[in-house]
Amino acid sequence: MAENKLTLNLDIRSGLPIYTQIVNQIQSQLVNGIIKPGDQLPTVRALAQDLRVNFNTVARAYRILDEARIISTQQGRGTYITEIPPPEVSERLRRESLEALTQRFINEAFRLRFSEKEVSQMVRDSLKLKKEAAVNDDE
Amino acid sequence: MAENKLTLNLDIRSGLPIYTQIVNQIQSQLVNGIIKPGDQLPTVRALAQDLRVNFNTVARAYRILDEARIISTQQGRGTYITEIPPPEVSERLRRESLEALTQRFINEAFRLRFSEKEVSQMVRDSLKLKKEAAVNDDE
DNA sequence: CTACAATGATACAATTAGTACAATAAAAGG
DNA sequence: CCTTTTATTGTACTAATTGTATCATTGTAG
Repeated sequence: MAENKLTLNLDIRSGLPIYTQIVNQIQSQLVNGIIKPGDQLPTVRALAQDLRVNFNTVARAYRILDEARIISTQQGRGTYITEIPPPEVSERLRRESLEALTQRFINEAFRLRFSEKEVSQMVRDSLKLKKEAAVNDDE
Repeated sequence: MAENKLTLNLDIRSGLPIYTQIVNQIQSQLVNGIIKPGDQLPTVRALAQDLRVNFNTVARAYRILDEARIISTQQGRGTYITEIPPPEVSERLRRESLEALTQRFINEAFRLRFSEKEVSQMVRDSLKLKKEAAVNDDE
């Protein structure tokens, strides 16, 4: 199987900082399906060497993508694509993806022998906490 | 009697180190009775091969569980679950493990921009379905 | 000239992998 | 039986890989 090497094209004349170009191009390759959730991105050093830039520049791009929850960077392990933040997908697809996520969660909870009551109560509590935290963040 | 093979699910994108995921999942399965005191865990090498990780990673997880007195590792013999932890400790661990599972689920759902309402509704629906399915299984 | 943003250099920390070893159990030989 | 050998299992130490943090340098707008 051919390893899909990430190919980015930097443009000096664009006037955009390198790290911004990296962010943009990874994002667009993601929405175009060239790279997919679960894929591992090149290491900061590998991509830096490929692009002939300092690896801190790549790290900066990765950090931005990480903060946007688009990728997950893990010290000592690497960086991975998470999932496409649902753009304007159909309502049906949206629902199906939530359904799949929820069923995975519930199956796991039941496998661990938690009761229906425990699960629903914990979901209520956690949502409540989450909402309160969100309110505090807005202040 | 089918040998109760330990089943762990690693998630690359969770951001948690592999050894931590192993620790958490063994702990969950213990407090929920899927594995019991006295049970022998897979050898570090067997579990490592199963999970496709280096055996030192499993060994690290086992060492953490050993230090927490949850398991007993014995060079040349194997690894065994120790005695039942006191009920109140067990109950606390049980709750914590459900809480962690639920928060991972909710964080992921929110990251995908689902609303609190959508999440709680879907959990209700899925639990309802699950219950009905369980009733049918009992017949 | 000054200030600030971008990039580079260097040192660091976390995770996982590689290798050799020690303890125990099981098998083999007598 | 008892001893020796071999296999199995966890341990210790080290190395390699990866991202992070901090500060220095550069270049450019104001």
